[in-house]
Amino acid sequence: MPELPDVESYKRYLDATSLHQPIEAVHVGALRLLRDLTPQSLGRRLHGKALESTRRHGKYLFVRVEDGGWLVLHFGMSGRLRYAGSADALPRDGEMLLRFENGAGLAYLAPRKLGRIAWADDPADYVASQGLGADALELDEAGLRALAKGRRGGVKSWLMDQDSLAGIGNLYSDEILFQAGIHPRQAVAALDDAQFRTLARSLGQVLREAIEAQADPGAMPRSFLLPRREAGADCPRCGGRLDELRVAGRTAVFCPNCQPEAS
DNA sequence: AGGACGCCCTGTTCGC
DNA sequence: TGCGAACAGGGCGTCC
Repeated sequence: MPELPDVESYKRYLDATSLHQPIEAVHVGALRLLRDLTPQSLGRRLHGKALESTRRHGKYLFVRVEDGGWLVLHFGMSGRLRYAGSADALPRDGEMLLRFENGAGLAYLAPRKLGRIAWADDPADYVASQGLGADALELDEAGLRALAKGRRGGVKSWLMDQDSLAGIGNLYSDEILFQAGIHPRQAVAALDDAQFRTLARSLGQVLREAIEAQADPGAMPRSFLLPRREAGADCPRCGGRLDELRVAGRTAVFCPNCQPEAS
């Protein structure tokens, strides 16, 4: 679902479709998604203004509003964006709809209503107030090592901890660990030098290639786990059978042969 | 501190 | 075939 590569794709999509067009109307279809905002206050902040630029940190998208602050979007597990060139092509049941003066519009869709719509005066302040860690794409091997210092518990939980590093969720933590050949329950404290090197390289490589594929598993390399991420499927590397585990309340899919459990 | 668990929510898949 | 149960998972709160 929407993890770093997905949100980066939404960012590029918004950049390509929705900037520099004054907003004529704002409709919020799911009040529960608003944080410290009312539809009225959001409408006031957006009305007559254009979206100017975007930034991403982890799974959060920040959209700069002309003469104002930043619209903050989080996509939960089902959120996405859809631009429409004309009003009648806009979804009617969007969780948030921005209609531009030229008749086009941008819809924020989150059918499971687990996302978030907020407002920030400054993205860096917002990131800090949420306690988010460094963006996962910005981390190099040294940064990863520094974050791991003193960390107890398993490596998959760590990768998914947004307070430690921001952007990685269940699916991409599986992919990164698969590419690195590390078992999801491996203790962070027990990672050796070679594993850190491999983990850092896999992390960067997986995220970059996923962004290149626009977060579409079907467009990802054959060596990736994601296109066929299910227990019982063939491992893309060794051909053995993939297995699954429950880790931190999520389903981890891995290859017992390529990602052996440390003894 | 970190993990197990439940909850939010709804579209999809599963099992009888 | 049909219908209810289970599942999916990001984030958060609670308990241990």
